[in-house]
Amino acid sequence: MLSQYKSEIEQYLKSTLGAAFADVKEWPAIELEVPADKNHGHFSCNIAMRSAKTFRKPPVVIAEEFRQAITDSLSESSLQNVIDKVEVKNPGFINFFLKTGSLVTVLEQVFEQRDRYGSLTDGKGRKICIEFVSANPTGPLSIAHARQAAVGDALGNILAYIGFDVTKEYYVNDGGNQINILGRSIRFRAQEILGEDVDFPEEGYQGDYIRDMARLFMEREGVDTPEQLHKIDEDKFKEFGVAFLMDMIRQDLADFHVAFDVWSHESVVAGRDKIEEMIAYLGEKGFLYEKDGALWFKSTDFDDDKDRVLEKSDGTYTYLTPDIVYHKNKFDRGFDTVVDILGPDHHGYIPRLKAAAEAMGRDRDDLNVLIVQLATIFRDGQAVSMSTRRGQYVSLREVLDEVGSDVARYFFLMRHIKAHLEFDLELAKKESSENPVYYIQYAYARINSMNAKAVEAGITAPHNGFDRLGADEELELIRHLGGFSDALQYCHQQWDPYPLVSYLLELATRFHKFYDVCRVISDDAELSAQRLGLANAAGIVLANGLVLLGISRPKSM
RNA sequence: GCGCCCGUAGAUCAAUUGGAUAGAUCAUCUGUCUACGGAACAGAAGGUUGGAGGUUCGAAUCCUCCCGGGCGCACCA
Repeated sequence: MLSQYKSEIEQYLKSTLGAAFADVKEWPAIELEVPADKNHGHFSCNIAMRSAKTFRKPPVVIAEEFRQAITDSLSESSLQNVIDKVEVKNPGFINFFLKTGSLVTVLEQVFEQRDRYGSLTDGKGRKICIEFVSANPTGPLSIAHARQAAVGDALGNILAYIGFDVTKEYYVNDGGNQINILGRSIRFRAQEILGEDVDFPEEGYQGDYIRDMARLFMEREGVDTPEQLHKIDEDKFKEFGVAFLMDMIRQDLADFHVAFDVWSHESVVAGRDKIEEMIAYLGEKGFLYEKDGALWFKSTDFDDDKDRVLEKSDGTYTYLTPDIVYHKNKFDRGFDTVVDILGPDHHGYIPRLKAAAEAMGRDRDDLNVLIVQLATIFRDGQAVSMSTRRGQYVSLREVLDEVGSDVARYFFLMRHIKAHLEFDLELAKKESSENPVYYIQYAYARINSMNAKAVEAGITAPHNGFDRLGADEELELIRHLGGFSDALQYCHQQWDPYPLVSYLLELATRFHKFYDVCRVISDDAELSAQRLGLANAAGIVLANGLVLLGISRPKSM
């Protein structure tokens, strides 16, 4: 990892500049950044610009003085074998160039660590619960869920890779009013099928799947007449509906390669007894009061806009109530951080959840709610509007059937989670050959076929001593390989898997450029072997990244 | 009305969180294979970063005010 050199140089700068300019009492943060442009070196420092005020001189002049001090004492430092040169560029950047010999140690690390290359211990084993999808079992998963699924799964993988103890969790909302409506919807459709004249309820779920479910339900229950149907208990419809739809959801997620560690059910973790327990607890703490026959939570004590009703005047609970219990359940299970991934229509919900977290004695940052913006599906150039109630939407299943899991996952991850996503189904299908996911996978497949060729030619890639590499395309590729864990750290910092997607696309680009310019298998046996080694290192990093994103690694395409 | 998110090339999006000449892809135009996989590579063209002020060595990024879009503001879930 190049970040190793980065911190070494930062340390060196602090001590060297501190000694050379001893009269300066307070230094701004001395930090290096990785410049985008290779002409600006491997690391860049802006300390001269930030010191302009203290020194009362133009930044370039200061930078030059700093450069002098840095190079003067370099011979006494172990870094003299690492740093090739130090340059000053307008408006006052100090740029560091590494020796090629130091740069290629990245490749040695890749071969040492293999499928753990890039992994970190930053997380220190802290426990994170990341809850996502958690769609109500009232219909098939939509593409909004699909995007949340791709994000949650990939982010969970990344966090685990950098040292967190991650639990991926799905919360099954198998209680509440929407389940009553589901049961009623099935019953009404069954009545219709049996020829009864009924008015399908306005709030009922109108998707065609309800009709199919009604048919299946009657088949299983042996119902042929309206009389038989009327004898069936209301709860039977609900139980059947939830079980059927949860099976469907599990299957869709499995086919999307999204795996959950824990499935929590509202009926289990937030039953009446647990709710009463929680209400008693909040009551003792003085966070509750009664008004207009309802029981209120003083969420305004914790930064919410208004207080929230927990128990309605009719004695039933609001949606929030079991949710608070569920979050208490998560904290009680020992998670340091609880992450919820929600859609943008729920962002108004965040303050009351945070308030609840604080009320139960946690820090409000222990709960981290990520809002994943919606994806709009375009079909035939037209946006498809979405409404579960009207049964009008594109489902994850349809997308999977049309473009497959790899393309779907990539598309859902190809933007920042806070950016609205346009997903053109026709484009994803029709122009799949120009899809970026193929571009990345193609790089991987190329490396594989190259290895097959190398075996024929009797070339074996070394795992160290890459002294023949030096072309621009080679060095740029190596430099990028050295930044893999930086991309992962950035994902954590942003709570978004997107930076990894971006990293992999860039990696594929650099590999293709390298491949185009540097012929790997040639008459020069030594150079061939070393270039093959570089290609293999790129292959390992590509594979590591693709695994984290849940995208397959085809050996041929 | 209040709150959150967004506004960047013709289109879809980047920009290492305040850095160097604002970059990719698609579409348009032009090149590169007796070749390890052409699903590739190189190049041209395309911009007042919605607008106006401000902060500083330096702003697409931060602050204020406008303009335009999305979402949310229940004893619904």
